[in-house]
Amino acid sequence: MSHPTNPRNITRADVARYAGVSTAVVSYVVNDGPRSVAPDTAARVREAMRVLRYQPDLNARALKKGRSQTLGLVMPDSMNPFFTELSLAIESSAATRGQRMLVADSHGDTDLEEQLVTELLGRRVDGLLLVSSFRRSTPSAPLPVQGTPLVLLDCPGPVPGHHSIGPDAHGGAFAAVDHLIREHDQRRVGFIIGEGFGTPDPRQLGWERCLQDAGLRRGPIAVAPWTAAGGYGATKDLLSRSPAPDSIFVASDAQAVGALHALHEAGIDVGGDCPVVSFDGTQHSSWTWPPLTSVRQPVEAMAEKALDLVHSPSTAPSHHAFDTHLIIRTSCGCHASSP
Amino acid sequence: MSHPTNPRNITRADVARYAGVSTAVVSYVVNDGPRSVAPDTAARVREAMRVLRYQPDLNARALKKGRSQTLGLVMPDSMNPFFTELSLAIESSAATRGQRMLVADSHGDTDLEEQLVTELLGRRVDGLLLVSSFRRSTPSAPLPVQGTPLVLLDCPGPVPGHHSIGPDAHGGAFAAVDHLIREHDQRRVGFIIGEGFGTPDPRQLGWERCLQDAGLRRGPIAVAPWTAAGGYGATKDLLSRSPAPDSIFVASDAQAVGALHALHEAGIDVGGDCPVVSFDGTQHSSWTWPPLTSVRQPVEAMAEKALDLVHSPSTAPSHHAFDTHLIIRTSCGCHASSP
DNA sequence: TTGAAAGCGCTAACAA
DNA sequence: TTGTTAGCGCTTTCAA
Repeated sequence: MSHPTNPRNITRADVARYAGVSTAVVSYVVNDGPRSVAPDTAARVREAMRVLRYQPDLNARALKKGRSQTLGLVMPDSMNPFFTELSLAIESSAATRGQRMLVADSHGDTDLEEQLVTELLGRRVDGLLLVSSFRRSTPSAPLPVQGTPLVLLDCPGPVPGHHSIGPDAHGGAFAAVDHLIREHDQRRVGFIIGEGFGTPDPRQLGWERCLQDAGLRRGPIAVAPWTAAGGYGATKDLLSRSPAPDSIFVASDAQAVGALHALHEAGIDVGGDCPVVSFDGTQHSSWTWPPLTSVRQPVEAMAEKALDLVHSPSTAPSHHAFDTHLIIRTSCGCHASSP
Repeated sequence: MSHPTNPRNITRADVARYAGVSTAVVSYVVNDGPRSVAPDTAARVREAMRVLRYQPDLNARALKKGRSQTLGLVMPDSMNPFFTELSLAIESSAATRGQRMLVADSHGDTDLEEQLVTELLGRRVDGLLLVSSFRRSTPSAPLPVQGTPLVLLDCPGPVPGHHSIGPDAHGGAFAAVDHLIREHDQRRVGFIIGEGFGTPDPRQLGWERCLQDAGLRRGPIAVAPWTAAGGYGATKDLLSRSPAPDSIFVASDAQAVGALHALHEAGIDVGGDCPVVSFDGTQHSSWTWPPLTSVRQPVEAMAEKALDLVHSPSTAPSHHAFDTHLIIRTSCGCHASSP
């Protein structure tokens, strides 16, 4: 009645022996196929598994079948609310398909990113999702992908040779600025942006274009890291220009949080004196004060599409731009209701 | 000069053949041991690896060696800023030790959590880190851990049979409330808390104890989910009591974000009319408006300790309570400087 | 210094 | 319906 308590794991051989069957039969009942098993034999096997606390080794199975039911995800900053949300959406979609996520943060370090990708490939993930710190913009040396599906996330546009996904950043930015101009009569819309999402960033193009279409001059622009601290510094910078902007379009929620901070600190009434609109539309943006009017990226749909691409054998490389949606809250000066 | 372009992966056998050596030698150069290889032989092998773009299969290696260089992490809500931060800290510590993270979100679902743990164990992770939705408080059936090191994270206290880590929540809460009473003369400190971290939650005990020591009556208390929405609702609830609290201690940053929102909406000056102190002290808490005075949990140290425990073979189950640190910002009414 | 070969735990083709 | 067995790609002992 005693069963092994030593460190060695219970294998299907132990179960087979205990149940008095062959290892093949054990496999058949564990996987419910591909051969059928007599009901009472199956019962004996199941009993043996229970008694021995048998836990199939999923890695061994993966080695045999050539699929690991694992996806790799590499991103540059998992603390950025947009990436946090994207990451969760991907994990959920993956779970739906019975896959788990191996995650790694490259901290925006190009070499580390390269290493991480290589390692994950070595771990034989079934697919690799990458928010690259550089490949999104620069068509560079081909990735060392040896038949492992790869999808580039958060891309401004097509990347030769790879599947990619991204928001219609130009359109989203245009809509944001348009709202500021049309609904709130802003004439001097400032812009805060980070680096790495295309050069120039399509959001910058959207902002410029909208201003131009309205016959307005380009407002002041500040470039800073994609963080709250970055947005904070950029806003103080903008505020010190003369003339200062009368409103600000911030290219990410992460930065917008810092922008709001700087504005409050300067005693400026965000909705009234200096309307702000951000880009991303994460959950987060609804809880700032005031709640951010923001251009929402359809995170769930993007995640779903990314996994579809990973699973579709070998369609030709394609880029998928997702429509964004302007969520009106109060930071722009509109009077929305509470959450 | 042409090399296989078919879907099959290049294996060490291909490399061995190409370099005209045995597979053992390939292994020796890949792992730089355990036998030494003649310099020029090694060079030939390396050349072969380069030409064939050889990528060792890390899973096969894991199967053979019995260690996967992978850690599993299961938590109930990866969007909660505290868990996001903890997760990143763990990933960093793991990276330091050459391990990657397999992550999964249980969404606070007990059954799913159980499943996830089992699956990760089946994947033969070298260690499992678990923020349990229930096991933290309830000593329940032993986990199906078959020799895989397990560490319970974010625990209020010892859990029989398991390693665990957590903040000194009682002490932290006491310090927070004490600050409100001593430095800001609050007499009726309200409390917002969630469920699942011990019953009663040590933070509640710390709050009660501090009030009692000061000869004050217990303020109003509201229980809500560990989310911004939860904190928002709880605050509105508290505000509707009569008499309403004159200040609030919120048991998590996540909820505090919502609390601030409700307070602003009600037109209450947070620093002045209704001081607020939160628990967690995430990065996040420094970017709210006003910046939250908060009890910081030493996330990095906790992550480091968790990994130490995973790596120390089989020390007796122990609980590690970490000291917290009250970060004074402005939500309590103090006048701190900018970030 | 190198090679042959056993075996990690599993699946599935093939045989019985 | 069940059993035997050949690998999946790798490491490492043992022998040469």
